Amino acid sequence: MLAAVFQVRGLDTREPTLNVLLWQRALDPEQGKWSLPGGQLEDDEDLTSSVRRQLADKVDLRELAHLEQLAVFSDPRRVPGVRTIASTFLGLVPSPATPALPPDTRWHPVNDLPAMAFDHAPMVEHARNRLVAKMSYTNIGFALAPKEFAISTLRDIYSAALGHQVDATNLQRVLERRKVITRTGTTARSGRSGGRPAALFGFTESRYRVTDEFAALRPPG
Amino acid sequence: MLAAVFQVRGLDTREPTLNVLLWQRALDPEQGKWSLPGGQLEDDEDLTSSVRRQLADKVDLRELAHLEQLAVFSDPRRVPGVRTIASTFLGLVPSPATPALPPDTRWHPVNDLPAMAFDHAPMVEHARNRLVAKMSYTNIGFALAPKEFAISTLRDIYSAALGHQVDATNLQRVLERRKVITRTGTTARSGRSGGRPAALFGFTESRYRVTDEFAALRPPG
DNA sequence: GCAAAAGTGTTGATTTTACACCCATGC
DNA sequence: GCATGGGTGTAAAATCAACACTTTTGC
Repeated sequence: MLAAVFQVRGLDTREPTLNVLLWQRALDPEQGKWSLPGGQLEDDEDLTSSVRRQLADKVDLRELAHLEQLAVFSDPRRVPGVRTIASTFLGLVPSPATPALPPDTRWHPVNDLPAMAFDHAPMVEHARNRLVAKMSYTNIGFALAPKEFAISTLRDIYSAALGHQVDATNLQRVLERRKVITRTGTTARSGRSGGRPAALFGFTESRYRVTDEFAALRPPG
Repeated sequence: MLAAVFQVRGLDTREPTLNVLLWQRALDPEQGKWSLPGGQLEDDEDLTSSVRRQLADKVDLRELAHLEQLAVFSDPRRVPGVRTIASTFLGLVPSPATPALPPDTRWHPVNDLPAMAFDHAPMVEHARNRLVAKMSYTNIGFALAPKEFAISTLRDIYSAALGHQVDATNLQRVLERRKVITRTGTTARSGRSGGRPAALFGFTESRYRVTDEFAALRPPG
């Protein structure tokens, strides 16, 4: 089991970026290269519990707001030595959280990955593609965003996750029409350089849900 | 490994139906109940090759036009006895094919399943949901349809797969705009009760492709 | 007042459903 | 001719991107 855990980092900078949690191998094979965190399945747990346990134990990460299965990588020669099958997962950590990490573990921007061990690079790519697709037709963004946020913050999160610019105006309208986000009634204070205070929003639900099921071919009526 | 293999059957009747290929257990546990076909992974094959091999060997099925991974079912108590993990697949067989099947193997309508063994019922459900979702935004229908077909036939296939009525007029327009189907130039003969002969179409590509990537939040430009 | 940031209004394009109407064939 | 099924036209609704304009704040 291996998990690609994503977080949008640098929301307070000019360039918020989608990052993935990686771990540097101390030993051969592939010493020095970067791996996805993971480990072996025990006899008395299912895959999801196992991934949560591994992430808590090995990289001290407990703030996962979303975790889902991706694909199984099963090429007989994907790693040297004994035949190993990897079941991969997508995990998401909300943005304000800054979990403490062990020294060999680090966040890396997904658009600038270091040398990756084995077949872990395509795994990250697969996870990113899944995330991008689901940002469009589900409420999965709840797992990357704070509890309360201004639309401009949400725009930064969506931009980083999707990898392209998103218009704040239209983002707000799309998500409000779909009832994905709700106005909380409170407003943020404006920054030191002025500007109108932003209304704050929250995700309506904090459980994964498909919001826009049919791109076409809807049922009649 | 287990595969939910679907085919639309009964296209020449009033009620074309989506069916799944099941196999009746001869021995305990769960004797007499119906199972998804599958088997064990060998050391020198990956999961996809293994599923194709099992289906060819055990139920003599070679006409799979599409095969993709679904989810891994890993509850430690999902089957009695030694702990077993099931990696599930979605397979699709095009409609005119009528593969010969062993005597303990049969097609069953997905809306009227018999008593299912173990956790195989939710597996079929998961596969069906995946199929329905992908019918909307990909060209996956190619794997259920004949090489050449009239729009009304395609409507029957889509209706059966999706589980609701589909308007032939609009189906044609949506799929033509997306360049999923192409007119072949030939026409069918009209039936014994008359009626205008139908123009025939074929799928433009016979490889899986996403045709409508963004429900919203498209990149700018 | 002025700059900065947030929020609203509006327009046009695209996509999609629903349904009325026309076309080609067998008997 | 007329029933039957195929095909086209069209209008109304929904969705969405783009961008100009207005509002509210700090200094």
